[in-house]
Amino acid sequence: FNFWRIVYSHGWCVLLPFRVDKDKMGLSRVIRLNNGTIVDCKITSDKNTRLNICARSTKELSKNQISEIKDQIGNCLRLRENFSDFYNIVNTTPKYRWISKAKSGRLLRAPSVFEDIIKMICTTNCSWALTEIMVENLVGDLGETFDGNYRSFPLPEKIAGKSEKFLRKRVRAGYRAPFILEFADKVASGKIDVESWRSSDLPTEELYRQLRSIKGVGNYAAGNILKLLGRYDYLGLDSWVRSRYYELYHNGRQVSDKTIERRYAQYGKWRGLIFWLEMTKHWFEHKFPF
DNA sequence: GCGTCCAGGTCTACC
DNA sequence: GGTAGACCTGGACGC
Repeated sequence: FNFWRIVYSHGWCVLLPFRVDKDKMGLSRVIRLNNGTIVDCKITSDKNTRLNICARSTKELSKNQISEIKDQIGNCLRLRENFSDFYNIVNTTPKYRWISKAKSGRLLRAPSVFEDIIKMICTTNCSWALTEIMVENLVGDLGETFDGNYRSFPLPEKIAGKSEKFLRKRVRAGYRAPFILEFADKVASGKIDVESWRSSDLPTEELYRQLRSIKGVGNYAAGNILKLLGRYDYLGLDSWVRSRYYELYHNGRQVSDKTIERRYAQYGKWRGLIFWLEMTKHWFEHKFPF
């Protein structure tokens, strides 16, 4: 893997509880362990291929807790996923060989599917700045802390316990408030088990269908949540990525979504990942947009 | 300072 | 199955 390729794989690294510490070259976040212990972790990397995790907590951590921290961080960084098949495919296309050379492909995700879905709903139909505000308010008002400083992402029951008015006015979620509330309530009450989706044997189409049944999750959100579940069959098109595609392939001229989909169909189950990496390649050569 | 537009879309009603 | 219209918010932009 390449640590910084994972950190900057998309905008999640700047959405709380994630924090990027550019000067000291690290990614930090508060995580909540199974027994409720709150830990602030800082991940750094020597030469991009070896990780160091520094965890702070109010009490001494047991061996099991240290092991759980490693698990959660490894899960976020997708360290246990096998990309050899993917790299074989990109190596057959000269213009995509840079992907395996750069060890790209691992997309940063949250410790929980719940957090990824809430955040994805917060990216819909708004600017990135507003997404940051909504997530900051959720974490700041409902997250847990051990030192009064940095906070964890709120648990489903914590969000489910708030009113629609709170989510609209305090979190600034606007019309998304009832969607967020309904989803948090379903997860908190056990009506849906989204955490099982990361290890599910269900076909991608079925997972897509289940994601679409969550109010507020449309085609764009479902396609991109699937990428964080390790399924890359959908492109997850939005206005930003469309305009980037028009710029790259059609000199800025608009084309239909079907035209975009046709170009990547040949890459089968990896098409969504190849598409995303190609659209964001310039971030690593110039400047990150977040 | 104010109005308009639109951004990393989605839902519902209606045809 | 396809599509128009409504929906929160904040920042950019024109005047």
